[in-house]
Amino acid sequence: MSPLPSGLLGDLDPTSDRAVFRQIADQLREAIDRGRFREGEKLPSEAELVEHYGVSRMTVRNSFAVLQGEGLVQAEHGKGVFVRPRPPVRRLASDRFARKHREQGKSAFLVEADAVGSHPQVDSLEVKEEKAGPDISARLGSVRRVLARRRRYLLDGRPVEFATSYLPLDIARGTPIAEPNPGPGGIYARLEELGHCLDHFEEEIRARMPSPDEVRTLRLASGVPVIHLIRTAFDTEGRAVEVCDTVMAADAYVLSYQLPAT
Amino acid sequence: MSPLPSGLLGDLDPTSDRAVFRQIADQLREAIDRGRFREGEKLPSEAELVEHYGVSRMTVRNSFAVLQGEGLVQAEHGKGVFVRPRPPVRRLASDRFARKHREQGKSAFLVEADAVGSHPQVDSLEVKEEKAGPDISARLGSVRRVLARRRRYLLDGRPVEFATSYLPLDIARGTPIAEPNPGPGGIYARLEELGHCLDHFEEEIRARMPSPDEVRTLRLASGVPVIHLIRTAFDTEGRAVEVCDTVMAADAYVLSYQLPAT
DNA sequence: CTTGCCCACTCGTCTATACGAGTAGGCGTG
DNA sequence: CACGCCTACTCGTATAGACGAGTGGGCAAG
Repeated sequence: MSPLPSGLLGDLDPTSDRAVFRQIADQLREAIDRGRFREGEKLPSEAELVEHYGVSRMTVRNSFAVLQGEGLVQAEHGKGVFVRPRPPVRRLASDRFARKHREQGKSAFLVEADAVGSHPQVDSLEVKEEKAGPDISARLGSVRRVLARRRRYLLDGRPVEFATSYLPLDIARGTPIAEPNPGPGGIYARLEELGHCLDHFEEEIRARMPSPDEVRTLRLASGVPVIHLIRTAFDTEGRAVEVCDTVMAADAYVLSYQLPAT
Repeated sequence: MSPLPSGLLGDLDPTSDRAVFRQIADQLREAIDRGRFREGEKLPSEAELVEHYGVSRMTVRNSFAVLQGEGLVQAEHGKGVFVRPRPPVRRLASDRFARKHREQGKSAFLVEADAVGSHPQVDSLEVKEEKAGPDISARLGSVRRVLARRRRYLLDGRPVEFATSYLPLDIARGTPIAEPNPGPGGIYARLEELGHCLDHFEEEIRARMPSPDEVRTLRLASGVPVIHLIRTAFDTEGRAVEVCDTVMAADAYVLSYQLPAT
């Protein structure tokens, strides 16, 4: 095993009270920030760093764990540890549900993906009636059972978003909304056709670390949080006609909103 | 050391191909989810789990590391590992910059905190002229130098948000905006007094893991992401008059927006 | 009673070792 | 040439042991 190029990484400061694995993590982080290791590039292997710093393997692994927790690097079994590439981001504009887009007939997700030249995909569609949880029930105005539409969105094969729409049964049952494919313009177009004229949406946004389930569904690397968005659609009578619960891979999204100053 | 109450945690499945430390993490996670360990409560110590499962200490520590990465628990040196308490959240409504609030004269942050009975605090205020970075410069329309206002917000002593406002020098220099305390209603009120009638705001939202710097400034527990919000204020002439770059502890916030359906 | 020390218990850091398992490339066999 | 095996290198998992450092309670000295 050839030694590391000198100058690439510094030495440890034995007098420092900063833990050795933190010092190593600091040096690697700085090297990444300075571009000495580029996106997708392989970092020195554990064995090389053990050699370079004269520490034990667990110490090196601890420093990698720090960087993984920060979402900076990701390990690939059998290959090495790589600088995590910044994936292309999806920008969600606040007018994405404007009627003008709906009237064009294509789903917002597909239109947008085509626009940036990505290959969009929707899978694991499930449409069924079920009991509403307390939160959903409260948002929809104390309904007991709801129609739930679950689907996962992928961009160029990568899962980026997992969403569930909940609708009161008295609105959705027996309509195209209860079909796997609700038709052009999506369920908002159908709602308007059914006489529920949409007035406005409310969106609640949180960010947190994913559950193990979400890690699996969205194939998330460690150190990647999720954005949890809960949207409620209101008709012109002030009734909540839909709640959409969305979990997004945070590294794939930038949300954008316009607020009036008045 | 007394053994763990039986039934609290299960046994390992040696035939499973799931790693032992993951099995332990799974059991602890489930116990937390089921409420067997409540918020703020202490989990069994490493030594107790070593005893209970008959594994080495590193294995137990690995399982704790998993849960810490998920933001579920946090370790306190010398005391134990505790279920992370969910801190009270600040809700940011999309009308928080509406003129009607501004005209009441108090800063949005202070009003809101008082309303929920928290003790608000603003510290580490820095106001200075500096060179604009490329991103800020682009958002403000190619200005070279800007006035930067940095401050940190605390709720009941806990830092929750760190924000920097950038304003073009031709707008801010020599005005109350360049003072540490810009006066009632904040800088948006001053901007309007100076003839820059505000028209709308644009907000961009991202979520990611914090840098070590942000961990220090916001005193973040491990496994807590940050929400990164960049707001641009536009006047009625369409000019960007301010950019505000905000980093928030994600576990302290819910953002809320209203979107028109038209 | 108060002070200060000590000790037991907690997690934090580090070493050394072992084996398992995924990857990729070389090399020999067919 | 094509296939499959072998091997070297990678990270993943687990053990065992050592010492450091923060916390809090008990206990003894003052």
